[in-house]
Amino acid sequence: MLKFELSAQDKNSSARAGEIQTDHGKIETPIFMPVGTAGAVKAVHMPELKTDTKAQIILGNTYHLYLRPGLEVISHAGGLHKFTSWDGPILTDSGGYQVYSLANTRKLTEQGVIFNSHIDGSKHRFTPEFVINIQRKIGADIIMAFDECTPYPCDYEYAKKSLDLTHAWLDRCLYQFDNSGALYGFEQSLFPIVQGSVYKDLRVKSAEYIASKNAAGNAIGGLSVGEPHVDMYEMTELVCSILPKDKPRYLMGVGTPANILESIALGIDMFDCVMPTRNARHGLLYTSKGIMNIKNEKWKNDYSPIDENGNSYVDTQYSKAYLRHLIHSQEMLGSMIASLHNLAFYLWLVKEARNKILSGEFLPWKEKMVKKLAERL
RNA sequence: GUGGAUGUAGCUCAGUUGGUUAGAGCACUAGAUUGUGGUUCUAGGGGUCGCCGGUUCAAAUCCGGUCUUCCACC
Repeated sequence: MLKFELSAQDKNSSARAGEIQTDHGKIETPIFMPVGTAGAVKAVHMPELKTDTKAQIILGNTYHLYLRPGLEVISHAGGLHKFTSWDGPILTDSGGYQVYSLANTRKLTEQGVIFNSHIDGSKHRFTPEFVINIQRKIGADIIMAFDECTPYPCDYEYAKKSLDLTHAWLDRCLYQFDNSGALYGFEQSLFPIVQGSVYKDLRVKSAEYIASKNAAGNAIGGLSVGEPHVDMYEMTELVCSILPKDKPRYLMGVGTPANILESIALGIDMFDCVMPTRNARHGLLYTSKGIMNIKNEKWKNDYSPIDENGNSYVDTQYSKAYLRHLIHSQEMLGSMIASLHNLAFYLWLVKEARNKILSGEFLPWKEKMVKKLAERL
């Protein structure tokens, strides 16, 4: 089981700085985890991830990896770390979200989910037990419980019923986890997931239930699915007040740079989101001065560096006009440069947040930063 | 030279029993995207319908002329 140590607790907010120790290395929190769905952070080489973006942990996805290349390939390779050559910590999402967002036809029962692959339409069944078995074979350091991510909006009755299902599935995940072992000689930790849509009583009930399991870390799911930001923050704050302080808290799928800073202030330690990489591929860059759509015509003849204050080498190596051209031409290099930039920015942002928490200056810095991040360049 | 075809948005093309401010796809200009299907969606700008003339209440559409491009034949 991974170890979490709190290094500092902010006096003016619930923000905290900590360290997670895994068998594949240390993670300094708060942390952003680049998403590498199918065993690759799109458009970014592993060495660049480590040395240039300063990623400390990346995500993989159970649903995608199970469908392709399949468990046989990954287990023969000796697990996802060896298969991908990423030797740092990995977290795998359980596939609960993908079943909700991707699979064409899905049938939810108490037993599990039957769905059709988005790749070839073939029929598959995920149960909590099976999903744990898959994640044992993939071999990530942190694995996630199989949950149902409720959509938004979601009526109270459905959310309540769904929550009961997610809790029942959690118990089965925990049982399977406790009665199976890691396959590749290093430990794995299972994170349960709080659900409950935007209903306070359901979130409280779920957070208390999840807290009682005394897991290595805890996650909050079912947010950032279209609900207003105030709801997202309210639920996050509420759940954080209940989840144990001495365990890392992971807010799944969040978010924009501002979302991340606000959630850090509420007590979140871990984040993942497709925004920095997906939006990079479409030319949306995040910088310390605001958001920049590099495709905009106004950059056509701007030969200044992409981001003169950026901390990635691509920021000064290439000009705005060149990157605009690459993205317009759909050159792969454009995706690569923009992805490196955005990831480096996200990881700089959480690192800076950590530094400010450690030095006791977090809150005023956050307020100033959130304003800047909303600017449009 | 003769015969046939062609010309409508930046590109490829729809659009005739003549009938409001002429359309589509792509491109372009913007916006969206939150546990990634290298995705998808939304909005916008842009055309004296080759040119000149005629018929008509009304012409991208019918008629005459002219030019462009292409094909075939001589």
